[in-house]
Amino acid sequence: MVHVRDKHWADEIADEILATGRGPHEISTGISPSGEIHIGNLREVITADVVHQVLKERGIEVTLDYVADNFDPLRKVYPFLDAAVYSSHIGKPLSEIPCPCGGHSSYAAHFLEPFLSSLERLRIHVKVYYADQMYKSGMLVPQIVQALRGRDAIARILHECTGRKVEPEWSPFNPICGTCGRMTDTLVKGFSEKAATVDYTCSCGGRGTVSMKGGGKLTWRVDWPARWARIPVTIEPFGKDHATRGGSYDTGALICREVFKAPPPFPVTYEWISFKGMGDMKKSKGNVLSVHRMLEVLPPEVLRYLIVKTQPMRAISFDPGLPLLSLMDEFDDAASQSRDPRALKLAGADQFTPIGVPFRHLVNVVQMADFDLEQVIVILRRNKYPVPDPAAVKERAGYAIRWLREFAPDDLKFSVQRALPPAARALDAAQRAFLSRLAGSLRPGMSGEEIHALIYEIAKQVGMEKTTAAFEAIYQAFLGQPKGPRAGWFLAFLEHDFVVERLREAGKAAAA
RNA sequence: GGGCCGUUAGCUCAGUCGGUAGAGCAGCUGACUCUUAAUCAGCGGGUCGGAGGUUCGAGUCCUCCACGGCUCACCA
Repeated sequence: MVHVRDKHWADEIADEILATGRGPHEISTGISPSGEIHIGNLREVITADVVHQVLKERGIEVTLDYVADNFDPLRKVYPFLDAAVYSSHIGKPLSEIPCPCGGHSSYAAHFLEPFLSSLERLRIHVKVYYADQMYKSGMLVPQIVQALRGRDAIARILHECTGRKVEPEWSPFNPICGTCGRMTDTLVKGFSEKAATVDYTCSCGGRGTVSMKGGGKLTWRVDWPARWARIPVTIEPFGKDHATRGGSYDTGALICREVFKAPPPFPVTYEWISFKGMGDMKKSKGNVLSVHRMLEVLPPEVLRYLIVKTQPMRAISFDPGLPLLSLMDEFDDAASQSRDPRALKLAGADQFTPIGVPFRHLVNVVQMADFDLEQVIVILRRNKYPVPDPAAVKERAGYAIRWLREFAPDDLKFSVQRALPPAARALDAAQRAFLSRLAGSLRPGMSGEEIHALIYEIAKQVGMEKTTAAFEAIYQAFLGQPKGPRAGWFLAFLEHDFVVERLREAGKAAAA
C-alpha cells in the first residue's frame, strides 16, 4: 500500500494511532544485544522516537521504552567471537555469559552499554527494561502461567498461521538447565502455578525444577505478546521480517488477544538499511556499522535525519562516502533547508549549530591544516570566514577528520608536505620557471580567485602550452602528487611566507 | 508460493484535496586558457513500466500483468 504523502509519515502514523482511540500510549522498542548494535537497528529506535515526539506535540500522554533482550540465548558462535570460548556458551542467556572484551559485566552489557550511551547523544530518552530483570523480578510470572495454561491454544495459533507442526512436547516456556546453563535443549515436564515453578529435563542429562522468576524464558513468539500485555504496549515498530503474513506480529497479535486477553500494539513496520555496495547489515555476518562508530563521523542530528526523511517502509541504502557530504550540508546550507522542513525539525535540526562552512570545504581545510584544529580556525579566518563560534567549527572539523580516515575516497585526500617532496625534483624547466615566477608575483592577502588568475597569467608568460603542467607543478611542490584542491584557493589558504619559500625551493630544484 | 517495497528526464529522486510533469547532477552553449563532485549565466531533454477501468480530467484512485529488490527458523 503506497499511501499518498500529504504530510510527514510520522504525522500520518500519529493520525492513525489517534483514530484507534487507545491511550495512554507506550511505544516499545527492543533489540537483541547479540552483537554490535548498528545503524540499521537504530532505525527502530529513531522511528519510535519520532512517533513519540509527534504524539507529545499533540499533547498525548506517551512513554517510550527500550527492552534490552539480554535474556535471549546465544544462537551460535558469530564470526567475531572466539570459538574456543563461546562454543560452550551457545544456548545460554546473553546476560549470563562473559563479555568478549572482559570490560563489561556480561556479553549483553558489552554491546548494550555503548548503544545506550549513543542514544543519549541522539537525545533519545528511553525507559530501559532489561529482559533478564523482567524475568528475574517475577514481573512476567502471570504471563508465564497464562502461556503454560494456554499452551494448546498457542500451539494451534502457531500451526494455523505458520503451517508449522508443533511437537507434542513443545512448550512456550524454555527452562534454563541447572546443569549445563542452556535453555535451548530443555523440555517442560510440568509446572506449579502455586509455587511458580516449572519442571524440566535437558538433553545434557540434567533435570530439575526452576522458578518462573528467572529460571527460564518464554519463546520469542510468545515472549513478545507477553510483553505487550504486561507493560502494556500500544505502539511498536519492528522490522519487515516480523511483518510478513504468518510472521511473529501476526501470531503475536492472536496470542496477545486469546491467551493474554490484551489488545496488540499498533504496528509500525520498517525496511532495512543497507550499506551501499555491501548488502544488508547483519549482526550475524559481522558486516555492520555500529551506531557508536557512525556517531564519530556524523553529528547526531544528521544521523537522525538520514532515517527520518525516509518513509519507514522504504529501504535506505546508506553510502558513507561522498554522498555523506551532501547529507551533512543539507544541515548547514540554508537554501537546502527548505527541502523537507518537517523532517529536518523532527531530526532535531534546531539543535544543530550551523558553522557557515560547507562540510566538503572543511574536509579540504582540515587537510591543509594538517589536522591541527587551531590551524583550521586560523586558515578559515585568513580566508574571510568569520568563524563566530570556533568551538563549533572545531567540533565539525573533528567529524571531517574522522570521515577522511574512515570513508573518504583516496582522490580527496592529500597532505601538505613539510619538506619539498622528491617528486618535485622531476619537474621540467618550464614548470620550475613557472614556480619561481609565481613565487615572485604572489603578494600577501591575495584572494583565491586572484591567485587563480595569476596562475594562468604566469603560465602564459612562461610559455607553457598546457596549463595542466602548471597545476601539476604546484601540486607536486606542495603535496607530492599530481592533483589536489583547487590551486588558487589552496595557495590562498596556506601561509604566504611558506608558500613563497616552497615555490622558490621547487623552482630551483633540478633533477638529480 | 505468501507478503512488502519499487518501476517518473542519461543518473539520483520530488511530485501536496486527482487539474495535461519538477529539482539536483550529468549533457549542450557562453563567460576568465579553469582543476579537486570547480564557479556563474542560459538551454534542451520524459509515450510518468504495460493494459484495462472510474472520472469532464489519472503520475496521482481501482483491477490485472511485466520486470527488479527484499522478506517469510533466530535476525531490525
